Formats: sequence, C-alpha cells, structure tokens
Amino acid sequence: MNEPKALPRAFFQQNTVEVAQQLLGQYIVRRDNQTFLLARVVETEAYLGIGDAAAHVVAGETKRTQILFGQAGMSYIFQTRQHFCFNVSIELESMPSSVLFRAVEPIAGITTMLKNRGIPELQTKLCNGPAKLCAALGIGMQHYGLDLTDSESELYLATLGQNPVPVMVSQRIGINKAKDLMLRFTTPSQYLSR
DNA sequence: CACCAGATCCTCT
DNA sequence: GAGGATCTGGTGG
Repeated sequence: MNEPKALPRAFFQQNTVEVAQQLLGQYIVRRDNQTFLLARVVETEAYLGIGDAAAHVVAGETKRTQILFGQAGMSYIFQTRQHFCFNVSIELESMPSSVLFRAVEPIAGITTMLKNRGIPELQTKLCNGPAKLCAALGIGMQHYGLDLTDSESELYLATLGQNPVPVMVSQRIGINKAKDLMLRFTTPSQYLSR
C-alpha cells in the first residue's frame, strides 16, 4: 500500500457535487501518538450553500457553523443528540458548502475501531453511518476546525494514488427538508448505510 | 430563560 | 416500524 498523501486545498475548491463524488475511494486518516486509523470513503452527501434548506448554513454564520465561512478543506463537526457527524468545508464561489461523510470501509486499525464502537468482531455496522464512523475513528468536537489538508493533523483526508471508482447518485437520507435533492453519492461497498 | 428540532443509533415489537 | 436516549445550538413556534 502506498503512503497516504494529504489531498491539496485545491481539491476542495471545486464544485461541491464534484468534490463529494471525487471523495469516494479516498481515505480518512485518524492518527495520533497512540494510533493510526485508516478508512476508505464509500458514501458522501453534499450540503450546498445556496438553495438547500437542509444545510446548516441557511441560518447564516453562527458559532456552530463559523468554520464553513472560512476556507475550504477544514473539518466541520456537529453533534446531533448523542452523536457526532463529520464534514469537510467546501468553498463554492465564496458560498459555504460541505460534504458529509456517511460511510467508510475500515482499512487499518480495525482493533481500535472495534473497541471504540464496543463491537466484539468485524461487522458491516462498524462504520456504515455518519455517527458510527465518527465513533469508530474516535472523531469528536475536539476535531472541529482542523485543517484536513495537513498531514500533521490528527485527522486529515488523503489519497493513496488509487484509480477512480464508480459513482452512484441518490436522494439524501435522514433529513426532513429538501429530501428530493439528488445529493447522496455512493460507490459499491458492503459498508453503505443502506 | 425555556423550549424545540435535530444531517443518529439502538432495541424491541 | 416505532420509540426512546439525552445533548446542544438557535430561536422566541
């Protein structure tokens, strides 16, 4: 396996839908002194700065969403009930957008991921949901606002020089507003959220 | 200050 | 398929 190479800032400065699709088959690296966790992205959703009632930025810039109003390639993490969701900020002609990570395949550090999730052995439910993958990778609010293009970060996004993967488009999941928008993107995997 | 909705997940039926 | 867990930001429902 090649060394993970952090995706450059310019990758996140493209059209949000393009980025959401191109993130499929890329990698999330979660790393600190103790651990090295690697996961392959298989499901994403786009949340647009314009014309998307489900996007948090419709309320304008608040304490919670401020990172989305800065540069692209930063981590946007929020809590819903007792769970966390992990996004990357996207700059779309200076309008804030983001891409939500909804499902990943565990690649390295699976023992730690199982422990983080309280699951005895590997099953598809380990990280096939936005909050499940956060739990598995140990992602929380302490990672809000990290630079995901920096390979020195505890959390960043990387390529392994892999080939492009097939992309399928569908409606987003788990929201009540703007359900009809076709902004969910998947690549074939047993780890999809559905 | 109080209330409510929420980009979820798990368990039980 | 339904309901509950249980926390927080945003709003004045």
